[in-house]
Amino acid sequence: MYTVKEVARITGLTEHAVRFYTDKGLVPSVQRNQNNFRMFDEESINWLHGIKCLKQSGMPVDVIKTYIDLCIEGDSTIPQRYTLMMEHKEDALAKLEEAKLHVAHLEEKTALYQDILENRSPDTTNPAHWDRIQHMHGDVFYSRSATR
Amino acid sequence: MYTVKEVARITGLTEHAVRFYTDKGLVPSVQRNQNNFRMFDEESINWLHGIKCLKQSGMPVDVIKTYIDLCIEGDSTIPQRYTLMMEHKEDALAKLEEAKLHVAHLEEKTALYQDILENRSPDTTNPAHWDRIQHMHGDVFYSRSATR
DNA sequence: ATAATACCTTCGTGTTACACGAAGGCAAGA
DNA sequence: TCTTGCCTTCGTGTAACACGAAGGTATTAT
Repeated sequence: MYTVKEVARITGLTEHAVRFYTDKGLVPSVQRNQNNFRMFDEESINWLHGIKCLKQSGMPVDVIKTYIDLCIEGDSTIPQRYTLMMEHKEDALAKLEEAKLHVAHLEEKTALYQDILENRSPDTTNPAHWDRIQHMHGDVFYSRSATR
Repeated sequence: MYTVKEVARITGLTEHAVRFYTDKGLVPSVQRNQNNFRMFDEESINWLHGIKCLKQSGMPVDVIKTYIDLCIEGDSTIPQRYTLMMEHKEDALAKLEEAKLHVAHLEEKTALYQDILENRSPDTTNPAHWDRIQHMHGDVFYSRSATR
């Protein structure tokens, strides 16, 4: 039997997180002793490892809760778990695309700043640069600051 | 001069977001009329477009606030803005890597579920499958549900 | 004149996943 | 006995709004 501090060390979670997951009902096998202390056995630790693993895939806690409840129900829920996991994968892919867009945006912004700093600001009369200029017009923070 | 509703339509932001940004001080040129209504001019709308653009790069609001304050200070702050943008780009790249990891995790999980559903669960005695099995052992939610 | 409408305002709460500190209980060692 | 070290619950703060409540104001219709 382990205390909060011990499972925190074992699982690599913080004590706060361990209490949080416990109170959310994500750790089915956790119990209390006479002093109302949370007591964890090996099974609890397995669950916590699993929770950590799912968190690493970006799954929100309430979905993890749903997933765990399905696990407890038994093998009959495997198709539902698969569906849930596929849906979550779609979410993750959408976020990945978003992150790519963010980086692409920032590549352009930083490139424009480099041009200014090295006195190589793009030639607005040269059509070869128009797509960068289009971007500038959409980006108030570049054109305003550079022209004022 | 535009009302909240109008700029919301023009910028594509929600009315809530417009009020939120205004109250956070992100829109320097916004003013109030006799009825204490927020009144926006073309310049306000430009700022809001710029805010939207920065949001699309995933920049948090307090950083946008810092950035705008630097813009108002003038061209002398261009190097600081560049630094800020570069730091934000590093954040965005870190998040991109994280998103890739999430997707990779989920590719494996969903693949394992497909194996179960099609009665093709990996052969635990074949060393060729050991890296998948290692992953299974790390994933309580797979091994527990599949073995119980 | 009055009532309906269409705006606007400022609260205040809920969301996610904890972090952090406060105030207090319990058991063991110096 | 007092300190140490563990635990408990409770309450606040974070980010970026969403949403609703309660109320003010201006225009329009009857």
